[in-house]
Amino acid sequence: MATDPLPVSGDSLNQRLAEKGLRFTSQRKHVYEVLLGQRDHPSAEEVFIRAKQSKPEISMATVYNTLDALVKCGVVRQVNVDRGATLYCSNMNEHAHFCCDDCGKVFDVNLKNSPRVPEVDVPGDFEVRSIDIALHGRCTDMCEDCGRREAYT
Amino acid sequence: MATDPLPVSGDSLNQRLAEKGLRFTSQRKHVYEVLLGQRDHPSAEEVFIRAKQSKPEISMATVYNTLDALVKCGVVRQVNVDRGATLYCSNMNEHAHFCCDDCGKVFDVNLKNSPRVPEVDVPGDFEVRSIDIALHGRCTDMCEDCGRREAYT
DNA sequence: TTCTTATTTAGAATTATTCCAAGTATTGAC
DNA sequence: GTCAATACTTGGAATAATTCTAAATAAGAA
Repeated sequence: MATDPLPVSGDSLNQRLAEKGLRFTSQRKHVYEVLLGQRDHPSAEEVFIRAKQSKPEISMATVYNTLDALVKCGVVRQVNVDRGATLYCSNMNEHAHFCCDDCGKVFDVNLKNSPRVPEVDVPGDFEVRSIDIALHGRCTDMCEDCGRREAYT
Repeated sequence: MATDPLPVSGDSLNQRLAEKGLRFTSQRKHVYEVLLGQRDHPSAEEVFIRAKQSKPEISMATVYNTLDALVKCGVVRQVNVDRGATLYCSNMNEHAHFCCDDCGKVFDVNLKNSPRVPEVDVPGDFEVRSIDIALHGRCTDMCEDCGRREAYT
């Protein structure tokens, strides 16, 4: 799936954080840049590993804190597809996630025409803030890892 | 949301398990009945607690194994809404989940008219087996727990 | 009944996430 | 710019969630 033009992380991130009363720190900027630099679906652990490459002193606790901050100010999404670690996605365009039950990989997929987002029947005083759509299945030939894991029967 | 008429767990569960080459055991029957008996969204831990009430010798490992088996044979769904424990849902009708970010509760919500399930643009050789739709927001007045937790800002 | 093999069990091990207390850095006020 | 207030960062400990292990048991086929 095509990703949006990369936002520059400096000013806009600063603003987004400020709107939520969160501070702009070098760690937050760095983690955000790490996420923009490789637009897949890393876990907090994976983000930590990547972030350490150019900022070795960063701590795991900060990665969690930062990911929370980035999610809170709306520049990153959390992706929960199974019992494993939560994943993070820096593509903020409207899209769904396809999770391959064979190889575990997560792919962004576009939603077709209207209504892109399903309409739901919620009680009147429920306030909906976001919708997450996750597909499960298999990615078969697309991915060279497929077939290595126990088949989902 | 209205739940479907309760399936009787004996024969049909036996069949469903057999179709997947899984055995019908007293533990699996019991856990399934526990899930049907209180149709909310318990975690594995909560299922364990409930199951122990009338079957004290059951173990946590069995609860996990059993939940996996029930998911695999299609009588229970996994629900992943946040970083916490995975939840389980015994309502197999087409529906979405609403997760209140204030109180943490999960509610079943119906999808409106057609197409109920969003159409997605997946590569040709992706095989889609299931779709999970999760809404986040707040349930406000509906729920007496709301407001007790830190507000989501 | 007997055999094969999946399942169960308790507990250890691992993985994921949160908490903590002390030091540091950012922000707003002056 | 300086200062104070307080949010953030850090490493490590603590907790929570899930998986693994090896021995005992039970389901299902023959």
